Amino acid sequence: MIFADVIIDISVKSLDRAFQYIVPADMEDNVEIGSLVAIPFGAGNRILKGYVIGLSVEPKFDLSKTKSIIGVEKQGVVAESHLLSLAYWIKENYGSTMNDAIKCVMPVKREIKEKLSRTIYPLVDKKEMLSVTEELKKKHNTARVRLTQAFLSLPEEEYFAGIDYSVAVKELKITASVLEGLKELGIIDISSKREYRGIIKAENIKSKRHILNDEQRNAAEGILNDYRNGIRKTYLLHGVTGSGKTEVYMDIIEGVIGEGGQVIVLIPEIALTFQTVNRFYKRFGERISVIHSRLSAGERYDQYIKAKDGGTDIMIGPRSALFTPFKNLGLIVIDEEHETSYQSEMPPKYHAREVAVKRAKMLGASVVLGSATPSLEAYHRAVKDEYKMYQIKMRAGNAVFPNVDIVDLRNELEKKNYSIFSERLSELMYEKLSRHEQIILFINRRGYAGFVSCRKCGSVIGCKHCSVSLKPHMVNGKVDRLKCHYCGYEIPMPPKCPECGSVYIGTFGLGTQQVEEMVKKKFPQAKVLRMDADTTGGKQGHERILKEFGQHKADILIGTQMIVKGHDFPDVTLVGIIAADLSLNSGDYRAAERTFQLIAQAAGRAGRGDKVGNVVIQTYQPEHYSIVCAASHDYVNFYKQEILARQMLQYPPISNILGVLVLSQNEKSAAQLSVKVYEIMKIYEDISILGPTDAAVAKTNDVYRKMVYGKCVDYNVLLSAKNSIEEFKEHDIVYKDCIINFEINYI
DNA sequence: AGCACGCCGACT
DNA sequence: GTCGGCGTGCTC
Repeated sequence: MIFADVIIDISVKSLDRAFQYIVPADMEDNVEIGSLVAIPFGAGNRILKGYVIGLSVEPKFDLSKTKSIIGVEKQGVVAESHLLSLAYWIKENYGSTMNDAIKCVMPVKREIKEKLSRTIYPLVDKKEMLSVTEELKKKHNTARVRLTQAFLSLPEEEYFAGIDYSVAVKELKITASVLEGLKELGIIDISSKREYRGIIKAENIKSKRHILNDEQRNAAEGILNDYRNGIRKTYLLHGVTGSGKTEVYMDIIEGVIGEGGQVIVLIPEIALTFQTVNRFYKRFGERISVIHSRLSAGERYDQYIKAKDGGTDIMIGPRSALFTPFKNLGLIVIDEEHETSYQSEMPPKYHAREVAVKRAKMLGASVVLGSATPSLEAYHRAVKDEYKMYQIKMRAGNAVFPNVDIVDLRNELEKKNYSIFSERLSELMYEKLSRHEQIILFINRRGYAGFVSCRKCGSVIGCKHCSVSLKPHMVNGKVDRLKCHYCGYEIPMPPKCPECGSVYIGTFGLGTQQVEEMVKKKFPQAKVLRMDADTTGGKQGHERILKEFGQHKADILIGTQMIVKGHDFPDVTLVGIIAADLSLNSGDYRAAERTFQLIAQAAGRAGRGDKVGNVVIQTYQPEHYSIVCAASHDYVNFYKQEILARQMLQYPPISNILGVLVLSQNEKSAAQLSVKVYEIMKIYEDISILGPTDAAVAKTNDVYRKMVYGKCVDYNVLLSAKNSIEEFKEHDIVYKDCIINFEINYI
């Protein structure tokens, strides 16, 4: 008799262990390690899903009580067994349940029946499409000609992304039978929406290899030589913005594939655009698979199957692509390694960088981390020689670094300039506009949109349900309503102060909306685009705006972080950072790091083409090292100063940190439980504790938030503390109305 | 007695 | 997470 150790699909600590089940004789061929099985569970024998993590012939439990597996998911992804070990490592290191960790490493087909909007993809390249069109013209088949011409009119980067089926039918007036005809001729393919999918004969459009410059070649060859010599390592590719890191990745990838290895390329979700992916397509063609957020669960699953069956050598995608079940993984590339999206926000709250290094070690693969502004964690490891570092200090091609002005806003105030544009910034804006060059104005903080306060009594209009100020929303240049960005609560702009009745109330600070209004007032001739959560319907809207700006349909783009990520706008010659120190005062230990990264990345947007660019950094703290270093592209100096600060305060990457967030509708019990958390932490002598205090946002949606931080060099001590706190909470009856969330951050 | 309710503990 | 067991307390 064969027994299977099964993890039940319930994410509760007390059930997070293997249960042994009998594998019925007729299923012995189908049940494997990694199989998804149906099993009866509990007194009611309700049928649950479970993952097989082990097989044996030894019963470990009273045989008379051992139940049998009911069914096996036949075409389920059977994970490589190392993925299960990886899941175990994730569970141990991030303190999640095994169930969550397994679900994370094994993407499972979910039975979601989605409405599939269909898209028509060309199966031939543009040249061939042109000859098809000519042929059809001779045959007088007008509808078919119309469709092929529609394809030809698409810009290169959209050509293979296809044409929407309903657009073809409605706007081009092409009937289904005409489409069928083209499909039979092998000119088009019609299928459910799958972006980046259509490139079938991609070798026809393969781009020429870029010739690498000395620094690029040194990095690529160094890493590849190691690889060919059987050396596996983690590399940090530290290349300034615009240094052509992607070209380096591609050379390494080509070499690794040549050696029979497979490659995972992680790209932050926000930078995973057609442009980005297309660069890889042009080089590697159909050997590439792409996973991105707009794929359905089923499509994503198909990509994994394809990878598992050897139909793909390169998988490109966000964090989750890390778990692609390649049989012969040789390399993991993490682009923009410092991006916060590599940290999972849902349990298991893993960091892709750390898990990548772990997975690579398990499989004998290498890891290449790339960034212009590395995380302190990665750079620290490189300094300690745990990672091998390659640096690229020159920009690729003809591009040169922009000229940077740091403007002290206090001087502007003295000059009685109360506008948001310093003299230098407006002077440059006029200049660039007159030359028909583009401008990016960057607001250095997400969600920052000012507030309304009373000049007489000083009170700020806040949200009823959250401890934050309400954000002004403008209509036609006037503040119309006040909204809460946490819970959505909104009120009309009051005519006078709700506290003291004074009419002298006004808006302070500024959001993208306010900046837009002011730009329109000061530069009425300029066409302005604004990009933030309000203007756009999610990611599609963002891409649309970025595309329009890229096509020079506007002169000025205003936005927050999202506009500085990975987009190349060759016509942009001026980047204005409206208030660079906004992100410095967020009170979190990464504030300086984030500020440096944002400014350096934003500044890196200027002057990417042949023209020389300008950057204007406006700030009240012109001497702050994160701003000075970002302005001079001096990462190393920034690192030196920041690591000192981290050392002094024992923050990562010097020490680990565990944040415990206590949530409750009842402020008193939240406070009491946070004291309890503090007391549990105190048992561990090596932990130094901050708090308990109110969280940065002390209340959201009428839920109170209390915070306790523990710092400790030994990560395992923090893990034990976390487990003790969880255990206490599980057996506790007093604080039933509270929820505890953990932030664990390790080096 | 009969039942509703809530707390435990068990779950292979 | 969910079920059943069991103790408590209340019914009219």
